[in-house]
Amino acid sequence: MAAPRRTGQGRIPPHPDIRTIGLQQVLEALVDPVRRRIIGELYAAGEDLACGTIDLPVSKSTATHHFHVLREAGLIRQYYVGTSRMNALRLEEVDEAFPGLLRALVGRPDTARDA
Amino acid sequence: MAAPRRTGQGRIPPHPDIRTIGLQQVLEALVDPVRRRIIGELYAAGEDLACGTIDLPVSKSTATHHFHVLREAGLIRQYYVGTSRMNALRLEEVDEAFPGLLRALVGRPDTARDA
DNA sequence: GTCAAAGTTCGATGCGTGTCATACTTCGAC
DNA sequence: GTCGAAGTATGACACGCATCGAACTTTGAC
Repeated sequence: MAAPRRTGQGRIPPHPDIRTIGLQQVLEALVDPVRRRIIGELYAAGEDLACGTIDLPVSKSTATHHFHVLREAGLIRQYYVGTSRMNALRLEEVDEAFPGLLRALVGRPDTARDA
Repeated sequence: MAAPRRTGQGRIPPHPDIRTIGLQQVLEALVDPVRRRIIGELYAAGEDLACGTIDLPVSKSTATHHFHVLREAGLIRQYYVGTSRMNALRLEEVDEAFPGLLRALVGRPDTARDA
């Protein structure tokens, strides 16, 4: 049988149930500074952002990789608008599964001395 | 000139000022499950523990490596009692520099479903 | 239709780091 | 003194992962 067409909204990738995600996986996702920057920008923006509107110091293919890791870790939700892939922070869900984690990591100075 | 003797309490390694430690370094220390287990046991025990009293699924030399990483990240303080190296969680200091971080990571089920 | 924009997929590569075994050091007990 | 206990230091190794370029796909604009 032919492979599924995967066109239109069929391109939307699957999203895991956060309750099945382990702390280990979430931490591995958040330890990378590029990915933490993505989460930080989504958190600060307070709205969904297209991949291209978040400027990252890596190539496009690497950026795709990072968004993939964040989605697999249950931290973001992705959907298409035209050719743009939008990213939504799964804030409430993550906060329920791992209370206090995002707040402890996002929107802070890197060191206490920077405060 | 001769190398310093490094005997007695001179064996005590230097400890960094937590205010100079970056979130990146702390996260890299805490992303390893063995190291998170060490922190978790120290947190649960509520008292200083010798390296040997924390049973870890790795060799002694690997354990030494992990304690070293935790110390360099400002998360534990180490001192000698006889031949035993004691480990103290730098709880208040870490909590002041990175509020909520330890509580979000320690003493929790791995997934929300385990709760 | 054509074309460009926005991402994705696929390999390949290089560096980091967690792991171990071995040899060594320091201390306490005897 | 000798011996064992508790860690440390060093060197080697293997695996993972972040990175990139190039080719490809899908969509919207014209």
